Parts: sequence; C-alpha cells; structure tokens
Amino acid sequence: MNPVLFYKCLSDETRLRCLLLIHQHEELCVCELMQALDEAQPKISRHLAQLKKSELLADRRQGQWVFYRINPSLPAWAKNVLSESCQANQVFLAPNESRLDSMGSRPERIQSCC
Amino acid sequence: MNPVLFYKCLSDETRLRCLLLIHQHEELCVCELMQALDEAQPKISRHLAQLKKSELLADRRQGQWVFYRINPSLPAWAKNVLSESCQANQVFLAPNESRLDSMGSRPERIQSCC
DNA sequence: TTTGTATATATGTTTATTCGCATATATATA
DNA sequence: TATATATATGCGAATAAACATATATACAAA
Repeated sequence: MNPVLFYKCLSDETRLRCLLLIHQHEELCVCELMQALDEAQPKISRHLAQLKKSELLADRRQGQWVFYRINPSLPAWAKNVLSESCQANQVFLAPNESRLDSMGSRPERIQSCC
Repeated sequence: MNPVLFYKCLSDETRLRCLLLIHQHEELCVCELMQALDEAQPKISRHLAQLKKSELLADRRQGQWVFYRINPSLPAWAKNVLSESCQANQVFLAPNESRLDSMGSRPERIQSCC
C-alpha cells in the first residue's frame, strides 16, 4: 500500500467519514452511508468505488444491497491509522452516527457464508 | 486538529516525504530537504509553509538556516499516525535517507536556548 | 412483465491543487 | 557597501479532483 495513495483516500471529507464509519460498524451499505452523511447517492457511490479501487475497501452483495467493509488484507499500519483516527475523532463522527441511529429500518445483515 | 485537513497535508508526495524525514531526524532545514528529495527550493519551501500554516510543523531560524520540526503541540493521535507511517514505510523513505547521507557538509545545529 | 428501489457509471463543468519561473527578503561575510 | 547563500512568495499555466446531472443495471415485489 503506497502511503501517498492511502492518504489521498483519507484527504476528502466524504471518503474519510465513510471509511471511519465503516471501520466502526464492520460493514455498511450505500443507503446507510447516504443517510449518515446526508449526501446524494451518486456522490457516496463514486467515492466508495474509488476506495474499493484503491483497495481500502472490499464489498459483498446481499440481494439489492452492497455492503462495504475495510479490506481485510489492508496492511497493519494502515489499519492502525484508521483505528487511531476513529478513537480520537468521535466528535467529528458524532453527527453521522446520530443520523445513522435515527434511520428507521436498516437492511438486515445475513452471514455471507459458513 | 481537523482530521481532513491533517490528511490533506499527508496526501502529497513532497509533503509526506518532508514530514516523515523531519519526524525521523528531529529537525531539518530547507537545503537538507532539497537534497534529500532532489527537488527545487521554491517547491520545498512552499510545501513547508503550508505544513506550518496547517500547524503540523514548527520552525526556528538559526543564522541563515530555518529548521523545521514536528509541531510539539500536535495532538497525540496525529503524532502516532506519523510514527506508524515512518516505521512501516522505511523502504519508501530509503532513497531520501540515502541522498541526505551523501550530503557533504550539513548545517550544524546549535541549541536554540537553555 | 411491469414497477420501484438500490446501486453503478458516464459526461460535461467547475473548483482546487500543484508547478515552474521570476522575484523578493533575510542573513552572513568580505 | 557589495556579494553570496538560504529561504519565501506572487503569479500564470497545467493538472487533478469534485460535483451535478443523466443514464444504465440489477434485483425485488406485485
């Protein structure tokens, strides 16, 4: 993982919020992130595509939804940076958590395998 | 320290290399960074100015030289991110370290006070 | 098979970033 | 005062990033 590429991914507000929220919730789908960030669908989707292309995120489809999670094979140092950033910036994420909480019916997770 | 602003600073190759080298060497001046990165003076200088304005770096003048160091009052989480990035990316920094080593006479540090 | 919802992508435009060059300033030394 | 070295900055050109909008696809439910 090239560190410049990695930090470019974190340098946009939409992408950083998505990444940190996904890190905290294990996995989230596009519609949950739309609600949490109060942003339009194409905007969220485009940034998620970029994060996936840069190998920071992995995804799985479950019916109509696509769930994104932190790429499990991300190097340890990069995972540590995400953890550190989450822990230290709860206030920054608070409005997003609050909007996500207030979301009525969230898509149910089903174990993908095993 | 706003995390988006912080990561914007790390998202440019010149700035990231400067930051990590400064982190490893306690302090470096512009001419040392020019040598280490093999880049023109105005380019280095402008990026350092941006890092100072964003409060990631502090500086002190000693005679003709200006030495830059990591801002001591940077939040712990941000310092941890820098440490983590340094440790995990020695290969990325190796060419810069090597050019810095091969620099003939480097400006002498004098304790600034006390 | 039609309709609605979720998601992805393509395109044109705007905005932000970076760069190179020229120049300005600050300090040291002759 | 004159000159050399180190550093900073203003400005226009080139590049890259982000956005809004339109369109496409995939699946679910009726």
